[in-house]
Amino acid sequence: MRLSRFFLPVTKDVPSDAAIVSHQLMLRTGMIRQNGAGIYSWLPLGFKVLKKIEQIVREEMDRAGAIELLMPTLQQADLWRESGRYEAYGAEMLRITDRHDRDMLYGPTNEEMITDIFRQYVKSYKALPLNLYHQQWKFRDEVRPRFGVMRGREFLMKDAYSFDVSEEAARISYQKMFAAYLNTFDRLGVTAIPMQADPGPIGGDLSHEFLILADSGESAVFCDKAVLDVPPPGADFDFEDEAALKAEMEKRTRFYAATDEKHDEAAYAAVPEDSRIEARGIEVGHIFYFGTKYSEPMKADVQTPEGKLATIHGGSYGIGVSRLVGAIIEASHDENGIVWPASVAPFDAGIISMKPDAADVAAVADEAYAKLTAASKDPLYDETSDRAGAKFNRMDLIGLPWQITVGPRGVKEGKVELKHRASGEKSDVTLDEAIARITGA
RNA sequence: CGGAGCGUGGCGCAGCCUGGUAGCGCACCUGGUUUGGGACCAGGGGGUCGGAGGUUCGAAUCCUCUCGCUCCGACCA
Repeated sequence: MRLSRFFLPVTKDVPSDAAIVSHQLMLRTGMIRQNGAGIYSWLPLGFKVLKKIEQIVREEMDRAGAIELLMPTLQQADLWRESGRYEAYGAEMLRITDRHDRDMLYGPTNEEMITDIFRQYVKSYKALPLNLYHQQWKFRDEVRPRFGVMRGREFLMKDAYSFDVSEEAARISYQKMFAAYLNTFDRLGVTAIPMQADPGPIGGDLSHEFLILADSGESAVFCDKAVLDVPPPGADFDFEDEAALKAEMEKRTRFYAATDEKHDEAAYAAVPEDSRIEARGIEVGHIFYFGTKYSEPMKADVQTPEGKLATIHGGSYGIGVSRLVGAIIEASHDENGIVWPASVAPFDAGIISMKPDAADVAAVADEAYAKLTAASKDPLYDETSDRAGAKFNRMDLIGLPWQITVGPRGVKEGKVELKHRASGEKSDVTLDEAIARITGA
């Protein structure tokens, strides 16, 4: 993309009502535009990041055996009356009436709707286990939205729902999601720590929140730092290996990790003193097993091999996709701006043409753009007539992993300057070397 | 929902107390000089001051109502 043709409204001034750094940076880089309390437009730069996160989440869910579909944002109230949550949910649920005076709602989550779809079609244990997910906008009418996309009212969430014939089988579905989440967050370039969460009405140990450590986090967290060093399951992890699934959970849950709500001073005291971490965290995922909470009232059951009816055991698994955009920035920025993990960066590299109206400089910069594009990379080509400082600062601000600077000085020697944003390391190399570094060739 | 505050060009703000027909910085447009870490000079475009009502000869400024937004707390994926 040529910067002069892109829509990138960066600003120097920080909007006064942005309290945390990710919100400030998202506004300054023109990623989002606020349209109302907790409601945002995703401008091109922000939308690119959102789509990248969405795609990684999709790939990891698919790898774990979940199947994608798409449910609507608007739902019928009757469905929620069946589960009893229409009354129970409270003011956070945005209730709408259509022209026929029918009660509707903007979905805050989709357990009822997915259960309705499931019971409509699935009648046999043979179809299980089944895990269906979608990535769809949700609306929760928060009392006080804040921190930009970190606590918006409208937000993009990946929510998956598992269906199993028994609690034992549901446990395996749960473990698959647990492992898939670790891989997902790893690929997103962040470390998310699983923490025992409030188990809800069913009880047991099958509820975990995944938190990214960041100073602006809304939850206080206490953990054994050893949990941070456990590697993710990895790309070649076998999701059908039940022993491995169980092991992935146990590898982490044997270390202490809890939010303030579940914090146990006595258990924490047993953690070696130099291994204790007291920090703040941002919740980016939440998984839980809820048994027959929805299948019972909504009569979602299947026939067993014995020909009997069994009420299915369910679980649901959320990832805050839009929240992650802010959370990743909270976890990865410096005084000059955002430092995107390569996997979610809006562009793979920036090309700065120091003198776009000098033919020799333009030729090399054009070549850099063509070669990166040919190598299936997505570069942002700054061929504007802005001054050098403005270009450098802007490129640092938006935080692309690599910068290639093409100027008259280097061009004479057949060199360009390659800068790695995260380390700040700069080197004068030939264009082909720079391309090779960026493409990892 | 309790407490506090704010709405004035795209963004950041001043003006309001002590009414007299809107100003600064950034951004934007034009010309010139510049050009390796947010240049300078000159000229220029754009706002009727969140909305409605009222007081007044006259309202961004005073009064009433209303809408919106933010912060602290409580709550919460």
